[in-house]
Amino acid sequence: MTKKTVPTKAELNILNILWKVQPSTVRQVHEVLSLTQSTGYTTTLKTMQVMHEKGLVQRDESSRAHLYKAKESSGKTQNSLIKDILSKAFGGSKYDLVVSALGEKASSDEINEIRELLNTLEEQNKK
Amino acid sequence: MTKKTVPTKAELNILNILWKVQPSTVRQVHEVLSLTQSTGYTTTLKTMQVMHEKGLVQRDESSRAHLYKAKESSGKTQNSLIKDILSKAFGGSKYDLVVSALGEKASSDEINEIRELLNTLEEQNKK
DNA sequence: CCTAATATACGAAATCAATCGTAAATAGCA
DNA sequence: TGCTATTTACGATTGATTTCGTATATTAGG
Repeated sequence: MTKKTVPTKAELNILNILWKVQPSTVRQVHEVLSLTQSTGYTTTLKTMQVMHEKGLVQRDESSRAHLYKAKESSGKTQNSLIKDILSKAFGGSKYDLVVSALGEKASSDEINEIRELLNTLEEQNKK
Repeated sequence: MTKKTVPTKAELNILNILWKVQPSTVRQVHEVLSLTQSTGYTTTLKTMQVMHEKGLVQRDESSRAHLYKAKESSGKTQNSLIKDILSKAFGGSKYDLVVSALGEKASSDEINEIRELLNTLEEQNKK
């Protein structure tokens, strides 16, 4: 039974970068982070080391600059986060959550995409 | 410009109770909390005091036992939380978020509810 | 081979979240 | 009035998160 480690805020920022370009060195990740943050290099390094200890990322230490990859896919992590927020803030109601997500500002395109999603889900239910 | 204070886990637990019965005393909140937690009374008190400092709740101090009310509605808080997670974990894609929320485990009832929601949203778009 | 640049490692400080203990105030009641 | 129960206030502690400084190692270039 693997312990579900929900990534923290800082960790999620790094994961978002890794999910786009993997594997990456600390330097590469830090470059991207620097675009929106002003934290130092060693901060990024330390955070990624902690993530490694927690098992959120895996790393290849064969080169001097270690190469990092996210352990879980973006999708799986998203599922954990949604599950967490669903129970803690929406009383488990997926409907309420979707209302909140779409409420008022969903475009027609988004609405149609989700209609198709519902059709697909329904098909799966039948099987 | 009000600073958006995202409630912490413990704070969210208390808000969930307040949203059901408002206003409430610390004692009342603690009673409910005790059903699922084993934390002490002063812990609940302290948390609610902090929430007051943060502006998450307002309180009426006219009686000895202060009366607390949530400052924001459940819906508004949910919106904040979703907005937060949407940008930080889903790259802003509402579709991805809904996929994650419904993925695989949505019942037919839930699916139909959301179909109606989509219809309603589309109607609103037309106006 | 030496130096400068760049990497990781280590640990400490600062902040935040959650918990609780104790003190002080207050209200109800014998 | 005075005791007891209940309440708020205050501050300390613990643990996790975030940040950074310094030390040490390694690689590339002259």
